Amino acid sequence: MPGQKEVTIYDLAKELNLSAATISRGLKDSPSISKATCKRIQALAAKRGFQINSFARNLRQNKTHIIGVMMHELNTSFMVSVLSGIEKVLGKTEYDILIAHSAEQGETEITNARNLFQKRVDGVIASLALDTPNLDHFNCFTEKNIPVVYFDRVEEQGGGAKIVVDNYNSGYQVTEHLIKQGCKSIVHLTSNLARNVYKRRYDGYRAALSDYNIPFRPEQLIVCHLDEANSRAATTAMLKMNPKPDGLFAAGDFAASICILALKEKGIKVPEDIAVAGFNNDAVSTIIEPHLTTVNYSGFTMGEIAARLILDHLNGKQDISITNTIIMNAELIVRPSSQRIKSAK
Amino acid sequence: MPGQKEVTIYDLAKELNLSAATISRGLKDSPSISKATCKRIQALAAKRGFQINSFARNLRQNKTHIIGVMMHELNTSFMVSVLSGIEKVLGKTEYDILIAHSAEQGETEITNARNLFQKRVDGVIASLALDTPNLDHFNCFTEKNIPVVYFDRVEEQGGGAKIVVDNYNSGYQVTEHLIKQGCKSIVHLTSNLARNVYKRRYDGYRAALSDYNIPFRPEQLIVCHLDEANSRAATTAMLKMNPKPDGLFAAGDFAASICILALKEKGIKVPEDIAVAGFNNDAVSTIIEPHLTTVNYSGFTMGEIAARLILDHLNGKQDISITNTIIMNAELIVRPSSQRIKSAK
DNA sequence: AATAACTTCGCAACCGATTGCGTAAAAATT
DNA sequence: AATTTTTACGCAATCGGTTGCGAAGTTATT
Repeated sequence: MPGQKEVTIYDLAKELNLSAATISRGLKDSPSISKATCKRIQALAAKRGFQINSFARNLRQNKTHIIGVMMHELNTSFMVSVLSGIEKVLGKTEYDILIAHSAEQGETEITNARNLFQKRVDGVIASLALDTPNLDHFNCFTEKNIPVVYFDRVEEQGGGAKIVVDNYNSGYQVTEHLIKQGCKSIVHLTSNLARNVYKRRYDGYRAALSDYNIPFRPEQLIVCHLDEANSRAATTAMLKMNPKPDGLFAAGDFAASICILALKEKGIKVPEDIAVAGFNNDAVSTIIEPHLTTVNYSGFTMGEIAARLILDHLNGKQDISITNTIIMNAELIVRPSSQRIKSAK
Repeated sequence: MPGQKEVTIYDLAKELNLSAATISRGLKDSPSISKATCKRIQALAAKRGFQINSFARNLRQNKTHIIGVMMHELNTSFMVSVLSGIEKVLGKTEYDILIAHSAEQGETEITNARNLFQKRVDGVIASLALDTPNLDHFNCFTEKNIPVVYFDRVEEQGGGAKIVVDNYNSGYQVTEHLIKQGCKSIVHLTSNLARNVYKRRYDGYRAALSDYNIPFRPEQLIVCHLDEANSRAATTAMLKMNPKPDGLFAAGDFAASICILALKEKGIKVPEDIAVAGFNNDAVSTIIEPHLTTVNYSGFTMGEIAARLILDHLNGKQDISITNTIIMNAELIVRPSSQRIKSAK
């Protein structure tokens, strides 16, 4: 009942009167096997439905052909895009993908890292959880020369290759946009500034304020988990400020959306009283009313780049420690939540 | 540079003056090894940081210890919950999880099935894509007695174990709720009725209409992909109906949200003119205004059940072909999008 | 005390592909 | 025609656990 025996290279060898060694080499077009023999071998393999036993191969080669992908979350279209990009590149190779998601828990991320290490993955592509304190749990990989590529959520001063969007520039653009819409007092709602994505957006925000000679007051920076409760609390805090803010730059679309809801409940008009912008171009950004101004960037491309970096390293084409940081462009999408000045058509 | 050699059972054997066979048995508390020896073996293994080489084991045992998980999408919190449930159960076992997502493409699903089969997974947990025509691509598994558990999106007349929510009952409840809010002409916006989830919700809808003596007209059923464009088109179509609909039951929250937006743009009040309900309790359901009445069900539990079914089958505790369908309860969540009658507190 | 019945553990053959080294045959060189 | 080079392939060890079978050593039985 366990199904008929799988066909092995020995079966093929017997049928072709060749040795298993020749079959093994012939299957991968080894130069030491004649073209004609290779063809015969591959033809028979296809005919018999031969499927390599990856365990035997991996055991012998001491490689797993598995790339571990660590994600801080899975339920956003951005993250799924990244995954698709990785799959597109790795799908053409002999590498498999093992997904581990931390659900933003640093603890889980550490456990996941240990798991991937125990599974002896050949490489790692990782996006850090919100509260990951350091990169110690990746040391086991680097010590054994297992390549690690970080994307989106990275540790800037840490080692390893990194792929990020231009958070600084995007933060600057969002803020500049709000300023040009007439905002004079812009609150920035963000999360853990230890994370590069939030830190850089904040830096961009500060730079834009500075460039336009708009003073920044510490209370205008609100740092918290960007969930519903905190976003509502932030909104309440905002409304107590003096002078009253007239702009809000939230580092995530969900938080921005909740703020808009809360503002409207208080009778405050968006964008007339307060112009709002988010980040990420999530699905909610076109559900909330008014639709949300945000920043869009391609997860698919990011995934492709990450996968290619790992592959190039594994194939010896390029040592990953050379490449340090790749910065991708992002795009400001202006929607009604921040549009006070109707642009002349 | 490739890192120090991994410690093997042979290393442990040498150090303890035992044979590799004894180590292998001792590590798994084989009854043929004395308790004392087992303890010594396991202690040393821990001390030396021994990690089993799963390739060697899998090669010998002719098992992969991998469960393939096929998902029709990943970017919803429901799907991620299911994944978490599966991980919780399988995480305690020796089984690994290999995720394959089809992005609702039947073609991709077929490719994924082939891939998982080639990887020789020991079991499959699957949720079908929207346009999967049949279960032929799962035949390779059943023929080799590889267990397959379907969840959420299943093929009802197909074989294999299935776990679903009570779509019929939920559809009934949603519709009944709308009726009790005074709706007399309720449109049902849904997707491919070949999929059980949509078919059963529709059946429930029809049953409720019937039980309350509300006639159904074919035009009240709108079947399409539940994306933005189609949802908008459906809204337009709705507004041309005669008599005018006063209720909308959409089979998904995103579609319901888009419809609400479109209705409001036309100056139609929700819920006063048209009461709206969705399904799934997605994030958008509390962003849209008014917040969306919907149906919530636990993906986590569903994942746990699916994983346990597979495990029980693999451990020989329960043949999966015996268990046929498990139906989980779901919960109607009433929010303002459908509330016309303020319930007396 | 002799025999039976357990316990506890080792031997050695696997699982299926990979690969360094060696060799016979064919082709090229002189 | 003899020798060197090249081509094409086989031998056999190897990766690291697993497991049927058998053999000591212990304990129990009569």
